[in-house]
Amino acid sequence: MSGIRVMLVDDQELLRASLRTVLSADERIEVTHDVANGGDAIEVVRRYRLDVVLMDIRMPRMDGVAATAEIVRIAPATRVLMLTTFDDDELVVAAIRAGASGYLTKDVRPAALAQAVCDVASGTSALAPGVAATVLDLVRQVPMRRTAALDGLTPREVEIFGLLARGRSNSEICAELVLSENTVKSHVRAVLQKLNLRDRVHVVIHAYENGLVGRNDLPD
Amino acid sequence: MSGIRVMLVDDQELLRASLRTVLSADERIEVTHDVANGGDAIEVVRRYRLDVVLMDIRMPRMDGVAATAEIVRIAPATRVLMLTTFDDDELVVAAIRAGASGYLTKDVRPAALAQAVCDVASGTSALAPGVAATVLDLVRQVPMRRTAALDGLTPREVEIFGLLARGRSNSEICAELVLSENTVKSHVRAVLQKLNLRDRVHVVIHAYENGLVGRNDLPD
DNA sequence: TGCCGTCTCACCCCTTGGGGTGATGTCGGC
DNA sequence: GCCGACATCACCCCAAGGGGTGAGACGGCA
Repeated sequence: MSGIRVMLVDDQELLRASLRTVLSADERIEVTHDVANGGDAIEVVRRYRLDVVLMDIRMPRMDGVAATAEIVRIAPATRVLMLTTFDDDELVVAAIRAGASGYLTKDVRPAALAQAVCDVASGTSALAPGVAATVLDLVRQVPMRRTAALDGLTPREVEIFGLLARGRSNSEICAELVLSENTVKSHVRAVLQKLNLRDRVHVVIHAYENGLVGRNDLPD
Repeated sequence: MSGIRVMLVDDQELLRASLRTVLSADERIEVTHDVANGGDAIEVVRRYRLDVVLMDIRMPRMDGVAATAEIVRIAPATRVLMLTTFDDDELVVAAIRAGASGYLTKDVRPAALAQAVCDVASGTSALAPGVAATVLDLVRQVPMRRTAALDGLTPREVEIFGLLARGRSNSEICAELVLSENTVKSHVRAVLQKLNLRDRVHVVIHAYENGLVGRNDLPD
């Protein structure tokens, strides 16, 4: 059989299991992998050809947006479809800017989910009700729309933001990302300026208040 | 048939659908209702006899803890089993104090979930791995244990903690509390030591992770 | 009475962090 | 080809923060 090859990425095993059931009921779809975090997802993408990655945004280890950016970089033919609890504007924009082909919320009907997987596999887009497909290109093309929470940050800065939000010090960041401390400080300064935050303490507050990190995104 | 009558309460339709599938596979269980929020759940409990309510904690309209309290009040025979993404201490305690008979996280295995439903229906308890059933009574009986997150702090230090969690600098704190900067630094140091936190950034993280401040406890 | 905990404050240290400026190299678009 | 965005790094400055020590005032309690 040559169905659409799909990988599930979600930290909830129960949800992965049920998604597998739901999607496997559609004979066009073949769920070939499921993993619990972004890091594992990237490993799979490196090794296997996939058509669609169904990805949660909120995950431990590596969040969905960063994972999406990495996946579209190393496997441009693979479509990433976000599936998440939140329809938060900033996350939608962040995910789409990272290269996601669609964005569904978890209250989607099972049948609609399967259809959406087929849609993105065929190169079209899938968005939760109300949002038009044209929005995708618009968001990608418009050079600078201020959508507040993370918008305006470069991918690297988003990465830095994530580490700041988890309480990392500059030296820890420069170790984790293999950068010089001066570089880290440059990025941190850019993040503070662009988000109009006073210091890294307020970065953490901003992150939690906007749901950009959640419980269980524990520092270690 | 006279299976265990179960209602599902979760705002994610997809999860409800899959839970229904998973649970219906067990012939001891009969899923008789599913609703999207606590308010609707209470309406159902008023009208029908139920054995087990499988309840998410995070929901719009009426949260799971409040709904649980109301359900055990109006239908003491009905067992409430929390099913949630978080295994956060405060939420566990809150749910159990509200009268929940069990607390599972969503990474539970499908088979274990079905078994847990049967367990609570028969009057026993179900807790996520590692937590003993005896904890339930203990938690309910102990009058008021400061849930460790702020344990050991003096009143003044708790006050300082609150300001730290909202992103205040030392100078702002000394202005707000009319103290010398040296005093503020002493208190801050005490807070960091007692909670075993590295710096004020981690104080903010600690506060959010333990639900000591929430959304909308905005800095200003 | 003396002891202890708490709150207050002072002085010292030095690392960390925020802010400014500027210089590379690379990449993609016009 | 040029230009802008991005990422990288280097220097500078200095305020803010974390850490140690010690000490005076006040209250409760044995």
